[in-house]
Amino acid sequence: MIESRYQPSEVEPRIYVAWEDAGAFRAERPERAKAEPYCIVIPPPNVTGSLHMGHALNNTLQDILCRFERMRGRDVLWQPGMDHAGIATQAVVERQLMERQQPSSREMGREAFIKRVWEWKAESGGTIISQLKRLGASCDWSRERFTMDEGLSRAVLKVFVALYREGLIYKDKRLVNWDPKLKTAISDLEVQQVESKGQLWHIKYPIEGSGEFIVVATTRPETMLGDVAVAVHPENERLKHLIGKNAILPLVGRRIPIIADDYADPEKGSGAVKITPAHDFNDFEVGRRHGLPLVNIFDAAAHLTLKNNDAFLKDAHPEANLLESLDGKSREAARKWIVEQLQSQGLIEKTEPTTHVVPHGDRSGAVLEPYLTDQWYVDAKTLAQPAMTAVREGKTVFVPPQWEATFFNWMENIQPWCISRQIWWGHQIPAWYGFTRVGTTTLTTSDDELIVAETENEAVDLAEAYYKTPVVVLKSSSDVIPWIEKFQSGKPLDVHPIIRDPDVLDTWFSSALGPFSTLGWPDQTPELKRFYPTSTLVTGFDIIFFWVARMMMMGLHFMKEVPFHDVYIHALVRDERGQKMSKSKGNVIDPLAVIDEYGADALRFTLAAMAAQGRDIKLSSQRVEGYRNFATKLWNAARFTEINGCARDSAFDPRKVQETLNRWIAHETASTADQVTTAIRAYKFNDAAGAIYRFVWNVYCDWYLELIKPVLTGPDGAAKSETRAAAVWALDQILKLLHPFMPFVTEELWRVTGAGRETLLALSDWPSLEGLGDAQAEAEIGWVIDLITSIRSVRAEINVNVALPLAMIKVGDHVWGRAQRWSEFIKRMAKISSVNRIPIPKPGTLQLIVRGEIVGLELAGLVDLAAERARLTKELAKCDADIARVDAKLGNPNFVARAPEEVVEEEKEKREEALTRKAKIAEALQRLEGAE
RNA sequence: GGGCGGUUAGCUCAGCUGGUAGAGCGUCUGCUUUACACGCAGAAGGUCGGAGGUUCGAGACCUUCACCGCCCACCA
Repeated sequence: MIESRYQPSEVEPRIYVAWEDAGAFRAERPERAKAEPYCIVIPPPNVTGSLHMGHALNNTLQDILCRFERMRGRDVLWQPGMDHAGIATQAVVERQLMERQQPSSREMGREAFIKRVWEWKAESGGTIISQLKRLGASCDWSRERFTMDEGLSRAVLKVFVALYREGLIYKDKRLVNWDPKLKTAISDLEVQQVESKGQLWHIKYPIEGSGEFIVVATTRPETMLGDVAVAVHPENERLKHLIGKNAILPLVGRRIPIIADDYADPEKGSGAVKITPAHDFNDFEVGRRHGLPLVNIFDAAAHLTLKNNDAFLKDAHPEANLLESLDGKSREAARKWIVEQLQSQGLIEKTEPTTHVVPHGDRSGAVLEPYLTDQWYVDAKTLAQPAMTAVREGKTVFVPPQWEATFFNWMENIQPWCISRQIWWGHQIPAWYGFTRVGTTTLTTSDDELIVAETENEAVDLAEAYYKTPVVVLKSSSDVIPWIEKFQSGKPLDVHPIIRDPDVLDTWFSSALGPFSTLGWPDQTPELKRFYPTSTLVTGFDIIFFWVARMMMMGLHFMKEVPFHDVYIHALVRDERGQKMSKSKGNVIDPLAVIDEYGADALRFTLAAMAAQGRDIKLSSQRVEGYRNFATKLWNAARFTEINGCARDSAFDPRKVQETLNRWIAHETASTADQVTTAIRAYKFNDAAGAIYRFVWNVYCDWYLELIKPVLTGPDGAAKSETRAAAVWALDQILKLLHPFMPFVTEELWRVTGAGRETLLALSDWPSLEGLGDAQAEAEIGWVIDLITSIRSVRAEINVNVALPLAMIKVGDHVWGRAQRWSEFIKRMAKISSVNRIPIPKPGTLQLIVRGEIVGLELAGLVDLAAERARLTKELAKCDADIARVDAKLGNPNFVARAPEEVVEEEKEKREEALTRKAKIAEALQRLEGAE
């Protein structure tokens, strides 16, 4: 016996185990060897992560597609994976060390630290997997991959070396976005522009040999220590006379030229702009154009470094206390000190508040510095070309299509991708350096001694061939020290040291390979052959640049084919203020709490029902509650069939049903199956969810189950047994159609109602119900429904509850036949005592029009004649309005001439209907007058 | 500054290639109708942000304005 309430918390874990035990999610099941493959590679969640609402939406949609295609008989591989998330994970572990007052990463050293991260991964890396399982994700977990596992790491190294050898990866010294908190370079995409309030200081720089000043404006006075010029626009009438002169940099005493450059916008700031090439991207370009020196004043933590700074000290005559006061200080402290000094010297012309955007690191939140370092870059521009071509040619399609524009916009302006990170957790760059000479404190390298190889052994071989001596691989930078002396001695070395680049790759570098690396590449595995290119990528628009574009580039370069045919871009689930949810903001809504309260099915259905293309989702718990109720409704419908002895009949054929009600439900079921199938195939998850919802609740439960009650409680016979079988058949179709959206409750019902089932619902066949359309049954039952609805409506309006006789007034044989056939049903559902055919209604009959026929509710003394006349008059007026509207259209010669014929016909039919209806109402009204 | 999206019932949102506005929740009225009160039956509620235009006809198309949001660029 089925319980009256569905209990998700009891059922869901059990059902998931049943799926796993049956291997239901395994790809390449033997019986599907000849089936068409379908593959989705999961956007790999961070290994440190836990499920947030974005994951819930993303994976619900993927799961709907996978379950749908699996039921349609395809060989489905939903390839799961996890991302090592370099910076994020390293930060988590470092914070943990700090909280536990254990040795810091620096103190324990690289090797020990990485070991520690692996331990953390082993400990908590499974969290997100178990959470995805709670959501119902039907991934093939037997194939789970991790970006740092052996195979994927091999893919990373191979790709790096190949691109390097093709000249598509290179090392370059230029300004990068530097995170002084994490002390690493980051890519342009990891920069968050944050609008913030600041000050704009106008500073007077004395002009050499005159009492004049040139005024520059800056929001960052501390960078003046690195100024090497002042730029003025060549056509700046007010200032161009100063071009060619020199200014003396206050506090520093450096003599800097006043140069002409278009970059100096006369409208901005003071019209003259200080040039600090080592600390500003624009100034860097100006500096290069004018051959200016680079004066870097910061260390990796963005603390001022002045004392041993050759570039700074050259040509400088710093004021007495400057070095002592500033060396080692933070940017903020330096700013304060410098402003005070300038103020006391009267060199600040004015200060004004300003709003400007300041770049922040998206991970650390720190204010970034443009910083001059050696980094590795990918030539993204070259790789982008085939990716753009593939999208233009429709080999990869964005859904909804407007995201194509976003994709192109970025790809057309793509910049070199900085892939090196100065952290430890990640794929260490497979590059080794040999040494040529001695710098101040370390050995230094030159470009021709850079060795890139997939393995250390290969690197050693290459180095030995180059040096023609044996080679020793140093393990850490401190190992360099003993070699300094050997180099200084000037004697030829009989053994050469090499050392591996300490940097690791951007996490997205390994993610970019996902579609082929998770399938086994570089090995030519059967999976790779079968499932690449994958079918669909499902992801949020926030990672189109980070991930989608880069997968396109890498996939096309290494596999010569697009990584996926369709890219479905879904909305972001936002918080109540419309803010993007993110861990760092701490505004995440926990989907697991929602699952605990309402069940995974309710959450999934809510997300699917709200996943209209091109719009963000703001989740409301009321909505989830509504869909939890929906699951209960379905549950009780199944319970109803069970109670009424509706058993599965394997011989049941929906094409051969006799009873009109059963023909009708077959018709409706087929129509729903068609709608759901079409909608899912078009990625219109909300339409699909809406179609099945309406069918279950408003058709199957509200009408079909109610209408068959008289049959089920009636005498045994062919009609009853057919109806029992049909009710269960329709329920089975519902379970199937709903399964991709609500896998748990449907699978459980499938089990509970399923004596003699051969497979799990997850592996059953998707309904294929062509040819079940039945216009005649539809018309007949439609009439019954209309009649019952009309009676109920008017009954509620006049607030009469007792059973009443129903009079079919002056109806034709056809309608009378229907009335007789359905009288039992009408009596039951509309609370009617008897159904009679009469020519003239008795006095006190309330008359209503149903599909052009007058039916009467015999109220005897209960009817209020005045109220009834008012009601009919109102209906008549409404009818007149309808006729007037249609007449206006049909009376317009333009309409008749220009509108399509079928539209005109439709209007004419409407007119006919309205006229008939009007006549009937008039008739009823007239009769009423007579009665009075 | 460049681009994109939004503005529809009290709330959250649907509305496909133009043909007299829909759902869920909420509200109101009435229901122990033997599957379900996480329910049943009914009802109220919208000049579809403003203004122009195209069209026989516009919530849907065009122009423009207003407000909200997002992405990209920009430390003068």
